[in-house]
Amino acid sequence: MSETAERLKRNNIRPSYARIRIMEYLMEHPVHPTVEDIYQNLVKEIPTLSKTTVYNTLDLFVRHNLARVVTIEENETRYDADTTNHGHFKCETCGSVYDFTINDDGLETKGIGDFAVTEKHVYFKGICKKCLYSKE
Amino acid sequence: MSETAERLKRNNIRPSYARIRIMEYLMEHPVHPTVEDIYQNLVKEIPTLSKTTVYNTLDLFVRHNLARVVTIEENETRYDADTTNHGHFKCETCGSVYDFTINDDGLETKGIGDFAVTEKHVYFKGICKKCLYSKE
DNA sequence: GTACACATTTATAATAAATCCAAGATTGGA
DNA sequence: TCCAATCTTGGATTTATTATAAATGTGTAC
Ligand SMILES: [Mn+2]
Ligand SMILES: [Mn+2]
Ligand SMILES: [Zn+2]
Ligand SMILES: [Zn+2]
Repeated sequence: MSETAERLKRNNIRPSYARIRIMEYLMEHPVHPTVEDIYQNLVKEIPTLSKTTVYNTLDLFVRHNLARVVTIEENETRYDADTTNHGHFKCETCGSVYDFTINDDGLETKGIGDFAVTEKHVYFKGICKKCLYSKE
Repeated sequence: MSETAERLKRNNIRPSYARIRIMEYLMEHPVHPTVEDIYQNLVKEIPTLSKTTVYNTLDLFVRHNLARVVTIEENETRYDADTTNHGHFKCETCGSVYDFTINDDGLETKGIGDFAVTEKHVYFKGICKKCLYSKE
């Protein structure tokens, strides 16, 4: 049984072929793909795959903390197999989404003192190095 | 001429009635409303209002920096007349979106050293004070 | 005040993403 | 092997957003 299958099992997820391949795709393509990306690429090798399965499976992973939803642009839900705390940078020129490490120890937050925080999301927008240098 | 009309003018936006009322709605309801919220409430007093106008007007405001898009949940684009740098907290129990002040001086970011950052977004999720206390 | 060019708003249709659903296929355990 | 539970599928549906073109409103020159 594959590494990925084992991991799914350990997380109480029945390791069906679709689930294994979707998880592998997520891990092998850490570019924060959309449902559409994942579907279009996997349907080549799994012709019977349906988009609903991709939605359901990603949902399942998120509920089991094996993946995260990355919401940056409206109407562009992306997924990330890296569930550790990190930030995202979206280049408005080339559209790439980069990861960056954050240390929020120094982040002061006034106004939500007694709130229970379960998720922290940080994303920046701008122009990436590559696009900056290739300009004019 | 109203305060709001003046402000729109100063920003090179012709102060039509729809635009004035949409801006006023945004400022009087700092709860990060959606297009739907705004439309449903304003159509009561402006029966001819169309949703397209709400979309277009908000877009215009964002382009002129009089409003911001707040993207937290997928498929739930919210708008904010407060364009200063601040964070958002969404309560997963009651759905409210709170503001909080952030001081990101202390936020270390490794990995995007040479990138040009134009926008910074921070949002947390969890359970708000009110919901925490009213529980069981 | 009228005419006209231009800006704004509207109704409607087109797209596209996400969700729902019911039926069929697959699975693990008795 | 058989069955009940779980998964997957295709298609229909819903919902959000954008596009288009016609209608309406506005400011200004005459
Ligand atoms: Mn990431
Ligand atoms: Mn806000
Ligand atoms: Zn770039
Ligand atoms: Zn709450």
